[in-house]
Amino acid sequence: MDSWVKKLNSKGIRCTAMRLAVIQTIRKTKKPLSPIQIFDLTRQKNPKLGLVTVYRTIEILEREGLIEHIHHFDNCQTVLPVGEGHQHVLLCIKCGAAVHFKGMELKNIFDQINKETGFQIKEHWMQLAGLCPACKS
Amino acid sequence: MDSWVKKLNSKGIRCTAMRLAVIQTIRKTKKPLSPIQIFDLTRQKNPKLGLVTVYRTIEILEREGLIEHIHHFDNCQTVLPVGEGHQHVLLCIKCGAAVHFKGMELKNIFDQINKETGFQIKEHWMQLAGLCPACKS
DNA sequence: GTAACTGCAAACGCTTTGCACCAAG
DNA sequence: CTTGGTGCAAAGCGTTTGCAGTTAC
Repeated sequence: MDSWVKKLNSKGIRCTAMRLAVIQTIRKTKKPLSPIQIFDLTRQKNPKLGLVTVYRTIEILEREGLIEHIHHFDNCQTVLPVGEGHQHVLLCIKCGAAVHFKGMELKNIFDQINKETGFQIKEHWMQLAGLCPACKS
Repeated sequence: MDSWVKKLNSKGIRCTAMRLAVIQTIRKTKKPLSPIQIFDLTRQKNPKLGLVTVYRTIEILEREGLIEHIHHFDNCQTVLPVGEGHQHVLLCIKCGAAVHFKGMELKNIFDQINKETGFQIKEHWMQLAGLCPACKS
């Protein structure tokens, strides 16, 4: 939590009680959350929170590279804290849990694609879904 | 084009002039299109087309597996005809062109992830972006 | 002739903006 | 005390729905 506050403060962004509550909801929940989910969860302890503050906090956190949007078929508005370094996201299709895993070696694949299609790959985005260890059994 | 009409007719879905015009726009344009882009492009030749028809046609085509949504950062509403079999999408970050390429062998990677994380991968979704051969030079 | 399709207008839900008040540094 | 943050209400925007008229098969 400290590192987030420090980073935000260094940009002149203040960490108010409401903003901290929103951040805590995002960080402690282990699955991607939509704005309205963050709103409902945070309001359980902070009934005065407004939905607008959630939107504005999401905007700031994403701009500062602390959270990222997760895209899953028709559901593209949920956010998740980013992983350390470049990582890919792994979602459980049963319980919704999300974990990051270290980016595998994809460079060979990109070289192969370059040979086949002539495309020079600049960005890649991979997301996997399946059953987490708990839901598998 | 015939195969699309045949598939739709077999489901009791009619191919009207407006619907065919929308389908043609989607098929002949080589990049992902948003509903409003499809609307504008199709209306150049069919000024009576309504935006609602575009939305309803997109819904049908996606349900029948003929088109798919492309997700690209904040831009998740564009559609593209699907590739043959399981393919991944390659987008040009300069001209917007989209091409499909045959899914590479990812099974080894998934086995490795399973060992590391305990996740059993059921779905994967990968999208790449870069410079197409024309835009590279 | 029946069932599907059409465009229009209205409704809907999510997101953003304007504003007066408040609070962090 | 200055600047950024807050909630509320309203506006904005993309998408969906209701409906009466139309068209494919």
